[in-house]
Amino acid sequence: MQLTKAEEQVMKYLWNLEKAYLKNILDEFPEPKPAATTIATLLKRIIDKGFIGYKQHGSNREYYPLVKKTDYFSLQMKSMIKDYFNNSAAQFASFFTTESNLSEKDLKELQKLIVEQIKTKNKEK
Amino acid sequence: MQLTKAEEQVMKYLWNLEKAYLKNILDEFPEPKPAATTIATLLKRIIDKGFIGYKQHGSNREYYPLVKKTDYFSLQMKSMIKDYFNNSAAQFASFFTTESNLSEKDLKELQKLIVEQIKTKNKEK
DNA sequence: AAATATATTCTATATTTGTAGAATATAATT
DNA sequence: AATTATATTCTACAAATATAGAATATATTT
Repeated sequence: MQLTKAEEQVMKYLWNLEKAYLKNILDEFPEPKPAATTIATLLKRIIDKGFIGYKQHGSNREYYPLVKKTDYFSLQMKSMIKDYFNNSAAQFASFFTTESNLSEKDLKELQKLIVEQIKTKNKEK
Repeated sequence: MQLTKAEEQVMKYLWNLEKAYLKNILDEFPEPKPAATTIATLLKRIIDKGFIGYKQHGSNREYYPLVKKTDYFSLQMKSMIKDYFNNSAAQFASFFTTESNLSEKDLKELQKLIVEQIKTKNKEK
């Protein structure tokens, strides 16, 4: 199941904090902060969706992500690549390199990474 | 302004069709198809948001996208890169190459594109 | 001309999402 | 022990979104 925008925002703060009590998450919000009960509601909904777990400490809970940020992001990417590039990662990559306005430095960095990736792939054989 | 999920689906069909009457879009939907009035409502909303234009033909309209698919996609990407990679396209690129499970063929293709991109950048100087 | 297919607008309802008050409970502080 | 800070759940409502019926209109086919 998908997270809504408001839920996603809470998730983002939690990913940064790694673990947090309600208060810690509330503190992350800029002014005007939402009501604490709003965050509580969102946390409950996210837990129901299986994205967050917690450890009970007295009456409070210490929340932590059950889904890694990169995994969540990866899913979103896959869904976008499916929708816009007909499931072809290569087609997406082409778009990305030509349209993303990466600097020459970025491009060279990326190139290096790719060379390493290819090497790794070859070792696997 | 952003499109909602339902609006986005209509947009996707229209991007594929390039231009279409309401009927053509309705035909794209798998069973069980939504009511024609549902599509009509969505089209009207998308027009209000400025993503679709049309040519009047008698009482009907021939719709066409005002925003290119790649432009829309590009915006979404930028927003995701901002959210998940702190606005660093390079950081994203790194993630992409290591986590996206591109095949060796894809990687080599991508590498070629990058080399060309770097060449282009150098010519600009 | 009547019937049919297509489309549009207006209006309306159900569902989902965003938000938070009230009531309640526990832990920490004074 | 009383107060305060923190948290949780239940409940509720407003806004946004998804969906489509009714009324209406035009174009096409019979």
